[in-house]
Amino acid sequence: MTRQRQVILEIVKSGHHLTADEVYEKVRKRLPNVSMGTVYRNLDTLASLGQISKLQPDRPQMSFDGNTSPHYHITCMRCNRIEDAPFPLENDGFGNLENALGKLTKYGIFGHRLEFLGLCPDCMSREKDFFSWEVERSEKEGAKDGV
Amino acid sequence: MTRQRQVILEIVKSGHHLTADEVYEKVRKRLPNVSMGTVYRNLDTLASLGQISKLQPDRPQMSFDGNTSPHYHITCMRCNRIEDAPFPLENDGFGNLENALGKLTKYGIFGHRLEFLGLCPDCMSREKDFFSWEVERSEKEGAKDGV
DNA sequence: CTTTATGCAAACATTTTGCAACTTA
DNA sequence: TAAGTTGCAAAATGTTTGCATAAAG
Repeated sequence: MTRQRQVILEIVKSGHHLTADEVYEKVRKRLPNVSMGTVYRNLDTLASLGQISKLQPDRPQMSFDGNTSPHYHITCMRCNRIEDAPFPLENDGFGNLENALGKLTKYGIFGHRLEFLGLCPDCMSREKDFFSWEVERSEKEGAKDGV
Repeated sequence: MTRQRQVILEIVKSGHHLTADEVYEKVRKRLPNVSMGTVYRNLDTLASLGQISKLQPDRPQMSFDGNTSPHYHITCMRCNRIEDAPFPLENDGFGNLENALGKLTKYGIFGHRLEFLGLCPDCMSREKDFFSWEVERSEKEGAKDGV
């Protein structure tokens, strides 16, 4: 456990849902010489140790969450902000689904990921155009994307 | 609607869950001169027309699904294969969750994405090491990653 | 004939890697 | 000292863009 790894861990734990380069910027304020390589290597290491989790939002850019306990996310389709959903897991319901799935598909099931898609309050008020376009579209066709 | 866009659409519609470069390879068999740029541009266009959907699996690589009706996916954590979950949406349950979320967070909610994580039958039998490690880990800590 | 899309190549952004020097236990 | 980690720079990967040409409506 080097100083670098320690600082990276603290930063991910304190600020939720940071991208790799947000972590990098924050680390650099405390350790001005860290390299991007070190940040990536440690984010991977910490994730595989189970000390942080890797999230995959809509863009091809990973985010990291200091909160490793199971919970759901809500992602803003506009600004890609990620927040925790303010309710707990429905344990039994999904447990049953996972069991059923395992039997139906012969997959070994290890978990699930539930993500809500929407617009954050800022984007809702700021971007009327997008909002009304989306409302129209989703009324016409139902919310289908990426499900 | 150009020939290229037509072929790309057909290919995405027929083979489910293809990555951009899988689409590219398949298109090239029919139209040997298409460029990657054209493929990406058309995948984006078709997605925003609602004719295909963009998925975001675990890696920083997009996949595209010809099936735009709402359904869930199961992703292999090892080989990244994506398949449809063999059961339909639980409409009411999630509708209620979405409404509740909207009220609790002031987000505008447009949908959700539910993805199951596991190992496909091939990877289960082929990669015993990973499998036993995962079983151990998930028994100790619960399945937490990426939720 | 106007608009839109194409192919190509270069640019971009993100993530990964090789390697010699340096830390840590 | 042995094992693991760092910083740096280069490479790999995935995606986007500018532009002149070509095709579509």
